[in-house]
Amino acid sequence: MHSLLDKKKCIVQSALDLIQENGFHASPVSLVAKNAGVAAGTIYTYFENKEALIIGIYEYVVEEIKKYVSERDDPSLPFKDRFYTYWKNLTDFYELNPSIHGFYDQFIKSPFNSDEIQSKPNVWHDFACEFFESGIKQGKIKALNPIVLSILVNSNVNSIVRIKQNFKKKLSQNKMELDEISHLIWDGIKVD
Amino acid sequence: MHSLLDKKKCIVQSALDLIQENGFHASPVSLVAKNAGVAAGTIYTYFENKEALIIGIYEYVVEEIKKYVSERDDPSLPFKDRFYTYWKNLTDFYELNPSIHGFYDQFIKSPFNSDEIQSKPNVWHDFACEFFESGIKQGKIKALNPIVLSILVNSNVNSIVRIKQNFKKKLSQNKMELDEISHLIWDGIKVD
DNA sequence: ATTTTGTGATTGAACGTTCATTCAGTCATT
DNA sequence: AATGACTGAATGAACGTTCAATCACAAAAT
Repeated sequence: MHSLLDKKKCIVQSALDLIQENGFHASPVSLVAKNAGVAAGTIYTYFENKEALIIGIYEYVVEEIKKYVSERDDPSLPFKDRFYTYWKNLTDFYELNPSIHGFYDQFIKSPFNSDEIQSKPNVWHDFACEFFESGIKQGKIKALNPIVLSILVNSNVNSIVRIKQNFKKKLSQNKMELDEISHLIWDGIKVD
Repeated sequence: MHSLLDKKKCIVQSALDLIQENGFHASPVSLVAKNAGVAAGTIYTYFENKEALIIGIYEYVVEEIKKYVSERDDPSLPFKDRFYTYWKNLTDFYELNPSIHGFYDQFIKSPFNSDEIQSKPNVWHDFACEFFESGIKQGKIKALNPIVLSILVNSNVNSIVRIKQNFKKKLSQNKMELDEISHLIWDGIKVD
């Protein structure tokens, strides 16, 4: 009962790494199996087919992001502090888990992310919406649509993490400039 | 000499449409050829292989974006006006050319977008950098790294266009909120 | 305590399909 | 007659998926 979940997690982790590195096309099931230390057929005891595997990874990834950010959110703090903590934690999480960041970016824009998937409940999406909704209710941020707010903030964090990775070697003094962007966004959405 | 370029453009356009709809994997060369009204083999007179085709599309797309935005830029106007015009034109272009928007989004995060491609000169990227550099030189915006500025602005426009498409039917009053975001960014980068 | 039986995961070779790519032959233009 | 684009059937490699056989292990029977 225990090793079964471990094996499933191994498969997901192996696929995550490969997809981040090579993309969906260049990540054959046979390689995913090899890297996970199982036979190709074994994957089909856990997932109906390759598409189900990819969607399973997405669900896992969404769960992990939500867990990391929500565990570190303290609703009793002032909303401004919570916003900066949210921003920092999401950034940290992506930097600690580059394969998740890479996968998520690819998945979101891919045809795997169908209307059906998008309309399913999504713990991370829901958490982010409620987070911004609570800021609106407290009168701390403008009454924008929380869905729009969450997409805006999340995609900016996403972009910044990607920029940091690309320029890691070339320009080190950018770090400060990039952290400025969180202030820029906060100033834009806060109620004066 | 004329119909040759037309045929190449047909192939690129056909691939663009298919990739936006189905992604790289589900866009076989045979289908691209069929939609372009040529035989499969013909594609190989214009492109060495499928990867070269995809990179060729990227180069075409980058050229088109640059053309649209730069043609509508008037350097003699105040920089604030130029900024809003840039924002609007990029948004308009993506909305007028959804297949380019979809392709660009997918390509940027894909393994096709190698370090080699990223380090090659890129007319659109260069234009955007020079655009923000001129704002800095005029003392109208903060002296942030122009590369960072252009990625920030472009990825926000990208996100907003995607949000608009997703919510086109569900929420029509979002339009106003989304247009607010350009002011938010401008307020963040302008020099007071 | 030992053997037998049953259950369900695991394996990896084999299968059928799909796809990128080739190329001998055809067509169009000069 | 010559050149070069164009065709599309043919090729072979790669891939997702299947399945008969094997294995691991626990419950039941002796």
